[in-house]
Amino acid sequence: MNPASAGDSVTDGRLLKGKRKRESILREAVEIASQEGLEGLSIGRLAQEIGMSKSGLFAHFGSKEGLQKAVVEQAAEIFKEHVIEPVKGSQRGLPRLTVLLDSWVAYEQEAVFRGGCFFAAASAEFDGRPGPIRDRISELMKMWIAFLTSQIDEARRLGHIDRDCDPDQIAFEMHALVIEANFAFQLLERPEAFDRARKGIESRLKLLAQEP
Amino acid sequence: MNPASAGDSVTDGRLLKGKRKRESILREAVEIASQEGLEGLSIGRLAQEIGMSKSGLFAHFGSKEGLQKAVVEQAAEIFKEHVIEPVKGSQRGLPRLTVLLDSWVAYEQEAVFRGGCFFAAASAEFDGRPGPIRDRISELMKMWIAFLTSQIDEARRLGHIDRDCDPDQIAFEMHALVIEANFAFQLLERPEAFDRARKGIESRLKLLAQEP
DNA sequence: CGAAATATAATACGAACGTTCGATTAGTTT
DNA sequence: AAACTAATCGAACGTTCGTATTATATTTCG
Repeated sequence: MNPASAGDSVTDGRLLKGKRKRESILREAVEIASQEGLEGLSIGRLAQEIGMSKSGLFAHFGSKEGLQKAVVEQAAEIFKEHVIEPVKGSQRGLPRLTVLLDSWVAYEQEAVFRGGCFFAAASAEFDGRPGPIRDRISELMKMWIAFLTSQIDEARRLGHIDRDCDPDQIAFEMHALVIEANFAFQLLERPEAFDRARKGIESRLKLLAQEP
Repeated sequence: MNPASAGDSVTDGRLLKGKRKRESILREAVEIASQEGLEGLSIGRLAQEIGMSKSGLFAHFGSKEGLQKAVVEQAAEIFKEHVIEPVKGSQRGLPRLTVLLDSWVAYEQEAVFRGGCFFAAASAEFDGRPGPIRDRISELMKMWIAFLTSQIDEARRLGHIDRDCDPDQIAFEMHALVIEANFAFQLLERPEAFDRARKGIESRLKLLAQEP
């Protein structure tokens, strides 16, 4: 139609090539999974949602577990983009930790996915279902908590917060507050929960920052 | 067959009458649901597990939603038994609040259900699924948080903790810590999480208890 | 252009799902 | 003894599930 755009042809959705199509499938899949769960996400439903055949979609992933695995990786990628990327360039120690926590809470508040935090849902869903999916989710959560802990520890080593504090304990409490905000918002419909999480984080940090 | 046991007949499991049988069904159902979720709980699977026919079991609840509703109520009953009952007889204010929090963490730690805290799982599962089940879960969680808040407020009114504190904020943080412990234990397999939750609760209360 | 490779589709399968039905059994009431 | 109720059963319904096979487009590349 438009002669200016006649040159390239792969932009009109129907003609996306492999990798691109796969990503567009996964984008929708993560949305559904965040709402209905990774088990509740069915191949037929997903195919219908993105307007392609069940078998055609199936070929991309080989099995339901393959799809679930891909969805988990996709969600991890998006989480990284929204929460970890933003800390780049910020000063090490407390400043970077603050940016990290801010972007994390913002990520939950923006409700990047329809059904709220994907990993909060997936964690609860798979904590009682042995298998590779559970293992991967567990691994990713451990990695995230380890990263969070490392940032707290760096602030501690730099003397930005109490040198005698326990970074593991603080990470535990921070994670608790943010996940609780997601819960209170998604199930109880209390948007003020994010401010409660921020308040909890802030007062905890302030307490750790003051010289004794 | 055995003439000695001909007298009594209702004790041998197979002949439980109505209410009793219903409860024995629900006891197993809650176990499965805590592990596989309320949607993952299938009538066929449940029937097989307790050794009765699918249709016979179905008649008890009329629909899958009816079963789910009954399971939620049963879980609420068990939670009440383990967490709310124990505070009876304890002194109002901080002592009662402490007993409440202790029995709550203990309840999570004992892993009363196979799959960990039923309501943590159900909350995450249904927060994106509109309908009567979600509404009931939401209602129950609000009731529990309101009760928790009321106990904190009583301690505040009695001067056991800082009179200027915000009971809603404290309840938010307490709930966060306990649910986080359940998460860290169930998914990450970190049994020390319960001590982290206790430590967080304790230090929070200690801070509130000291006169400024 | 034509061959090879890739992506999508059509169709079918067995299993499991929630649900309905009619029949059978046991227990209680009249 | 007869009538009624409650509980359970097996069989089947239509639907959806994940998966496999086979075929048809479409894209890539020599």
